[in-house]
Amino acid sequence: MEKHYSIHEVSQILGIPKDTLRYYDRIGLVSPSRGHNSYRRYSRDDMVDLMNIQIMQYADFSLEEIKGKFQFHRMQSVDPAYCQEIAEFLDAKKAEARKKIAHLEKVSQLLDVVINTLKDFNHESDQQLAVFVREIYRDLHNKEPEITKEDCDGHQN
Amino acid sequence: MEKHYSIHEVSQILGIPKDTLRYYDRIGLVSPSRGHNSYRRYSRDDMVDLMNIQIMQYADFSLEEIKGKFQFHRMQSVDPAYCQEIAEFLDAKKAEARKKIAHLEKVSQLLDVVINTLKDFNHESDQQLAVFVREIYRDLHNKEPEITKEDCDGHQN
DNA sequence: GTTGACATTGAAGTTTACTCCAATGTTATT
DNA sequence: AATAACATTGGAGTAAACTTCAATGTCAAC
Repeated sequence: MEKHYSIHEVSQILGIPKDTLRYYDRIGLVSPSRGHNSYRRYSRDDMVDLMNIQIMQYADFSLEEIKGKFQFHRMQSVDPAYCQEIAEFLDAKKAEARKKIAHLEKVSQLLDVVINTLKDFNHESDQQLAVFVREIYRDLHNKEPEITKEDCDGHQN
Repeated sequence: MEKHYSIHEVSQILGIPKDTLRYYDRIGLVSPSRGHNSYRRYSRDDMVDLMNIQIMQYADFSLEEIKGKFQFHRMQSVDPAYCQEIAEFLDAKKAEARKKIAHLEKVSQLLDVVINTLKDFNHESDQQLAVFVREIYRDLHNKEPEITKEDCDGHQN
């Protein structure tokens, strides 16, 4: 006899709002069985699915991606080709994460420089700022800004 | 005689879609003057504003934030109190960026472990994975998962 | 003066992951 | 049987930053 959980219990245990659980059911992500009434009855497997979803969301997967790529948990056998495909997908995801990190590092540094410039304005920080802004422009569309721009942060007075 | 730019030129030079420029105008972010016809004429200052917006968007500011906090570029004098306020705001932004980086670092590591587990399954990688998942759960709601869960990534067969 | 390529506007649509609502059904308790 | 506290459903609303559309106006060239 497998234990089943009500929507209320699942919500409590996993910290997922009931409306969200119903939403997941509606989009076919996790569709539990129903009781003699029409109440949802979540199996242990459903719980595991939901936990996997939480982890994958933490790892920045969209629900679409989760739905598409990760239905293999109820597979009978492990297909090596499919595993390969998944591995590649995860690799791409990781590269994406790395790119975002690099971006955020630059943002963090930029903010630092701006904060310094704001705290006490001097040539050094201003110079640094200009360098940074130029670099960001390169990131933005692989070309330098066209019009003169001795000022990109509000200190023109 | 200041040079003015048409919406087409601005779009070309800064790489911002024309519709987006119209949108910015509508929400009062950058509202250029108009010609004898009703065509938009972007001044050099408008261009600088737009470039600042690009930089701020790169730095993860919402348009709302940009609109609210960064209207000081046409200020006459520099108010030190206001500067202070901005500096604090930027500090918060930076802290946010740092938090996101920490998160993404964990994601990157998690993906690494999953990829390894997928490539060749062994006890070591599985163990590692379990540890990771537990850590993520702690992040997620400061408590461990309640039901047994020897499997959080799809290798249960 | 007509064609084509621009410009204008208000309004509606897109995306993602929920979140809320109202009407109604079910269960447990009094 | 009435009431409270659950559950169900379809459908609509939310957020942000655009994007698309349709109807119309303007301008340069032929």
